[in-house]
Amino acid sequence: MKTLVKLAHVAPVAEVPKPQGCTNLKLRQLMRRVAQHYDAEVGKTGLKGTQYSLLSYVVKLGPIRAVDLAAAMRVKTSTLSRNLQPLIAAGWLEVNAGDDARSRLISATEAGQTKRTEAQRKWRIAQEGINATLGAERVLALHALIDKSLELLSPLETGELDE
Amino acid sequence: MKTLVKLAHVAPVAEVPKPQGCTNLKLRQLMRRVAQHYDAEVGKTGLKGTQYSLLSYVVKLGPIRAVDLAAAMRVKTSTLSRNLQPLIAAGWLEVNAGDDARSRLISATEAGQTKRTEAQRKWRIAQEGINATLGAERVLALHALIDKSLELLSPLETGELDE
DNA sequence: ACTAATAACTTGCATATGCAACAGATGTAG
DNA sequence: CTACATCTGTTGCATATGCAAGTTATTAGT
Repeated sequence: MKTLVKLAHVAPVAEVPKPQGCTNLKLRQLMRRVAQHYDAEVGKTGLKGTQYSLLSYVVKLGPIRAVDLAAAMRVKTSTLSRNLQPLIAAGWLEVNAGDDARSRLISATEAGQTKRTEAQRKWRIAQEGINATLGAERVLALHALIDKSLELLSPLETGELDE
Repeated sequence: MKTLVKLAHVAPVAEVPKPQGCTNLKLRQLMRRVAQHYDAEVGKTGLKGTQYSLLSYVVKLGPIRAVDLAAAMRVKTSTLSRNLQPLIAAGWLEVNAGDDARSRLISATEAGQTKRTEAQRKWRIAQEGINATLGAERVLALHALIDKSLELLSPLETGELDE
């Protein structure tokens, strides 16, 4: 326990120093480094880390429309549209007609589910490597901060329509 | 305050639950969302958030070799090589001969420094938006976690660059 | 029914990113 | 001095990502 008493009678309000540095830059740097770490393991199965995530989402969310999958993954549909291609070409994902003639349902093939299980083992190794290097507590704190930040940022930007 | 007493006499060692979810995925999701936020502001100046970071690094680190710049920014030289092109084409950066005939020195032009100052104002607006939305304390905690994680994942002694 | 607005994708364009391979310059062992 | 290793940077290939515009299908409005 540290004494965090800050002369309350002088400065009654907790003064939080302004954050230094660029959140965008820091996030990108860590993301790149972490992505490399995961790719080193998951890549052994022929999947990039991002492809593993996509495959996992499809396996879990079953036959799902692109719009809904994109929303769940927090990517634009244009991005998803293209990211699906390599996995479809590899025979891990397939797209079938849905109720609506304009939408299609994305699902994992038999081979896709097998591949996902295989890649998941590598993913776990990578994740445990992160846990070990950073420490489980730190990883937990990071996850919590990220989740909370995503939650707070989601509705953002819905105010300014145009100028 | 919540009571976190965990029957110390029964479990003397603090048991940290294993992190759930994929750190890689979470980081990418937040990074994308945050990047959009910054791009919305910084983009008004004709610079992408990533380009603003690159321009800032060059302005601060003065004439610098690609290898050293890439190390400072934590990107591969192949990535840097290409990311420089748009900024050079725009006349914001320039590359001159260095001592060694195989390496060149990257520096910001007059226009580049002006543009950087202009973009910095937009950057600040974006950063303050993040601080306001997430809360300064949360941003500070996030920055600290990211910095520590980067340090643990890849020790780098090269000078840090804030802003 | 006909037209306008929506919804669900896809595509063109541009940037970001990394791995491998390659090219040119320097350094080093013999 | 020559052959090989090393350093510095670029290029080919592939994926990731978003915005804006385009396409086709469905729904709402009159």
